[in-house]
Amino acid sequence: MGLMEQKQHFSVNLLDWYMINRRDLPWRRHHNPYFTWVSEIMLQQTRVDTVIPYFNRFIANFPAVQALAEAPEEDVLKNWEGLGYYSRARNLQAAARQVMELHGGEMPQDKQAVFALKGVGPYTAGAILSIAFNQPQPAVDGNVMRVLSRYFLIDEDIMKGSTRVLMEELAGELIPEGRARDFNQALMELGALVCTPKAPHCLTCPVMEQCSGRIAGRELTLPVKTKAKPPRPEQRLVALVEGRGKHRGQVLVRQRPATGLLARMWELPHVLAAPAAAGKVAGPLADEPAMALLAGSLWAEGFAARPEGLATHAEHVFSHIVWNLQVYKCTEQDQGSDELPLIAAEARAAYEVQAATKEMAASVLDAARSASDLDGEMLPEAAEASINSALTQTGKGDGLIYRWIGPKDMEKLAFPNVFLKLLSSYFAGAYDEVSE
DNA sequence: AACCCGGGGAT
DNA sequence: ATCCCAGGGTT
Repeated sequence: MGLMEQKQHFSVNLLDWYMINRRDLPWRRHHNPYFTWVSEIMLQQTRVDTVIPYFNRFIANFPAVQALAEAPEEDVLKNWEGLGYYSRARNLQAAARQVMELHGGEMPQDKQAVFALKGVGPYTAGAILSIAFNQPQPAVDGNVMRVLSRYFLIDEDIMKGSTRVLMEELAGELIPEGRARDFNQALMELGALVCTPKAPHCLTCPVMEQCSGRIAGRELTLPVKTKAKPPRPEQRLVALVEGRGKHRGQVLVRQRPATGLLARMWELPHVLAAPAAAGKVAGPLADEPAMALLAGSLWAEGFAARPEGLATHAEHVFSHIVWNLQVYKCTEQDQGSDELPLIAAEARAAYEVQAATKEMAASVLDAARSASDLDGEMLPEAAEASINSALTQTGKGDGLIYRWIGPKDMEKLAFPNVFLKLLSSYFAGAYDEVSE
């Protein structure tokens, strides 16, 4: 059996299988390029079952390109809340504005024009052109690479750019005349339902007879993929500041900067506890120095708050960082009162007198040495530099926007999931009692 | 080419 | 716990 026959067997049988087994998905009910586009962006790094409710709500709120282009960015982010990779949402809206200005509100059918849209790369461009317009363009993602690497027994590392190019050439050759729309979706459908990463269902696969990977017993060792680096851990101290006086019933939140991690998302104020020393993992910080550091950083941002005690722990996992969060319940203090607690006074001094920062660093370092796995071999200068960077990292000149919010305000502001859960728990009455 | 960017479901 | 996912942007 030659390669030509193997390719034909693949295309014919896969397409036949798809026409019987295709799932009924919301974005497959119409040939609407906007629906295809939105769904493909949402489906980047996110599973179908997760996307469906988000897609339906998004289309209900932004039914066409123009509605998306004209919406406040805040509303778009709120509709994306919980999906992750929030730059996808910002890029999608920026691209909607491109489509309005450059193409009169209609998705272009030219490959270069589609590729030029923000957030649209090689995969998404191919997906839009093939699914929306039935153009014979390959749409190669990790799923397609898994299927092709197994069926054709391709040992190339799929993390390499050159492999994606090779796969695109191959995928393009496999598209049956006039059937790009169904065939590309069939390829992805097979990867999602049959040719799965861990336990492929080879016995029910429509192309198993000529699958070189299965015949060679390699289905579990393909595709070849270099392992990603493990995420670096970060210990962070979070302030859950309970308002008093005119802020009674409210909590202090802030908006992140316009660029970088979680851009423009809202969050509870937090600060890096201590960067890990070289080759070390930053462990939890003892409560006393943690609360001093937190009070100090809040003071630097213009807020007088007294930490009351540890409320809870939380974890937030990114692809490259793990946030280990120590959440402290704090109480807003009246700035005019003589009853500013000692800890806030110390924090004030620390930030008004630069030299006092060293005391903070020393106390944090002492606590870290005794409470964690720091072994004392760390150079004092290096430790001090680390602590200083932690102290100056938050805010200070960044012009972060702070707000006091109640439960109703949660409806408008977009939070990463970890803060969404913490705030929901708080407003539901959790953390009413904390350890002093 | 290497790194940056979330979150959840499956195993 | 570990792995994976219907990737794209930036440097």
